[in-house]
Amino acid sequence: MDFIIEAAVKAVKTLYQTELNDADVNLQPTRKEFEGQITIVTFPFTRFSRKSPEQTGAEIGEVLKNDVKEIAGFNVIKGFLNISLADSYWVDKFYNEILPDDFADYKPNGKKVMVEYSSPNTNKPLHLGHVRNNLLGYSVAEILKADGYDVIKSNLVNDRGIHICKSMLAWQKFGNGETPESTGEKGDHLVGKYYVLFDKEYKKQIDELKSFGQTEEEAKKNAPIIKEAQEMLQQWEAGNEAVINLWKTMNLWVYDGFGKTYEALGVNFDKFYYESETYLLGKDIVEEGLERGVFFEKADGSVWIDLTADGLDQKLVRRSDGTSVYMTQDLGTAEEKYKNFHMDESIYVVGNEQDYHFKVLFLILEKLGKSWAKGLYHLSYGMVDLPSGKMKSREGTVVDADDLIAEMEQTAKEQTEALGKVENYSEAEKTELYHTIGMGALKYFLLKVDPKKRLLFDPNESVDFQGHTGPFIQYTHARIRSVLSRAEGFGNQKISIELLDVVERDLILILSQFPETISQAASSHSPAVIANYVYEVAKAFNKFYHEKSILQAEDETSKQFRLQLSSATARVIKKAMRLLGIEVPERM
RNA sequence: GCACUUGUAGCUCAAUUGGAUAGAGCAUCUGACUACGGAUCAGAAGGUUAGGGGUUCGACUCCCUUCAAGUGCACCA
Repeated sequence: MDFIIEAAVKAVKTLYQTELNDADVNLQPTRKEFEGQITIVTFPFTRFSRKSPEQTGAEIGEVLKNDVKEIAGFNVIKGFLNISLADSYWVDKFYNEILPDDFADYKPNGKKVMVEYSSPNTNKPLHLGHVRNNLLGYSVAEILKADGYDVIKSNLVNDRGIHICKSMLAWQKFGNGETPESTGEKGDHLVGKYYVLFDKEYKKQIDELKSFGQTEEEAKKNAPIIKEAQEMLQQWEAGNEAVINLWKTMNLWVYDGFGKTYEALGVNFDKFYYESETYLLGKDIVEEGLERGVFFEKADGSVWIDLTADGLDQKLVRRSDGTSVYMTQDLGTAEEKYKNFHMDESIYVVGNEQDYHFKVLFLILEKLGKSWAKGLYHLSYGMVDLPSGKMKSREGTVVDADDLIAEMEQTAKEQTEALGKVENYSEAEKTELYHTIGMGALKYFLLKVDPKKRLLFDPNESVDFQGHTGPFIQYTHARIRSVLSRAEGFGNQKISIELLDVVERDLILILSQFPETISQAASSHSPAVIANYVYEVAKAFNKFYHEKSILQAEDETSKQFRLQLSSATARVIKKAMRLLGIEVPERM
């Protein structure tokens, strides 16, 4: 639409002798109830024209109509200049841009971006909160890729610390040598079971100590089992062979389990970082900060940064005993990542409870003069709530990721069978289809919502398959493919079409917005933009489909054109859904 | 207490980043091809955009304030 902006700038110049920037021209799609496809808001121009918005709009419209051959007409309503582009413009656009295979393919922009997501703890299985994180991270990575970035997906695994020792210790005490092989249990679930067991025992001991007169605080510190866990952590840090071996074994169980969940979710990673390898990083940065005077040392030897001038607090970066804290690690890891990949941007997909942490982290790196600090971005998302309240993995009130996936597949199966659509499917095809539909429903449900908003998930009200849902869009695709497969053969060759029906033009119009939608989703880091867009595409197609016959079109020309239009629509749907990590079936 | 985030139809979400009469889906009610696939389409009803003030041609959007919900304010990660 650049040519309209250009023409508008020119028109204002000739009419009112005022030089505008392209950005001063406010273009927006015309509302459905009015004639036209593109609208210019004329209010900003009235101070140059010194005329009413209506008059200004009419004058500019007149000039545009004469100057730009694609403009077929215009009308002005309350200061909004609605422009109608000629059908020939839309037909050309369709054949020149939308129908070719490379539609919405961005050229590489030469920039590199890292998307870090998932970041699980190795002491328990993944739950619904992780699912949101994984789907978001994967989708944002795909969107950036589509926008022309070179993308590195990374996963920083939290594989060390006291919480890991808890499951290890509980397994040692109560496990009787159980393994995933001996129990048939998924590795991450087995380990998670012992994490819960630890907590149970810990609580028991606390209650016991309290009954002997200790305060809650004392009891929490003095419970034998927590002391043992702390000892185990020290042994781990000292490199005690037995502890390390146990740690390695149990982590392998967990990774095996995670691998299966990741596969079911359809997410993947290019680079794994492990906290056991990065937790000592950042010490150099502390020294560097001290030298540069960015950090300061207190009398007890602890090192801090003072961010009060920026409206934040003082933040500790090294303990008085010389050891690192979480922030130190993250400073070091950020630098390590940059050294590894020299990316222009780095996105952290982490829940919004860490907003403050990342604000501080980025600010410190900026103050340290890291050139790459301005490319850091915290993609913060709201937590997933259950009707009963917050999920607590220690208390077992979680929606487990694997259970959820299985339930979605089951629901997809029931729905599909009830509709009687799979008579001639093989078992393998059925399994695949149910997975595709179930995951489509789940992913769409989670991704259509703006990431920063909290999400309420009611497990009893299973995810819908009708209306604004993944399966609705999948169904639209399958139906198009079905029609196309009945058609005898048609190509991409241009057919001369003079007039478009409204539903056809509306469909072309919305398809044409795909590239800019990708850019918008990329710059706002929001899969929801894509999700809402592809829904509009599906709706526009369904409307077209109901009003116009494709295979029984009035004449051969219309038939060919509609087949091409349907084919282009199917490709946009497929591509857009792919950006959300959702597959679309050929039939369902 | 301080800071950050959120608040839109009964429910779940939109609103082109300051633009027109705030739009969809679910649920409710009414309709629609001899099925190019009805997981569809058309329509009805449903709103003081949490409340109040301000800024301007124009506010769900920006500012102030009150209220509600959530999160964060460790020499934990």
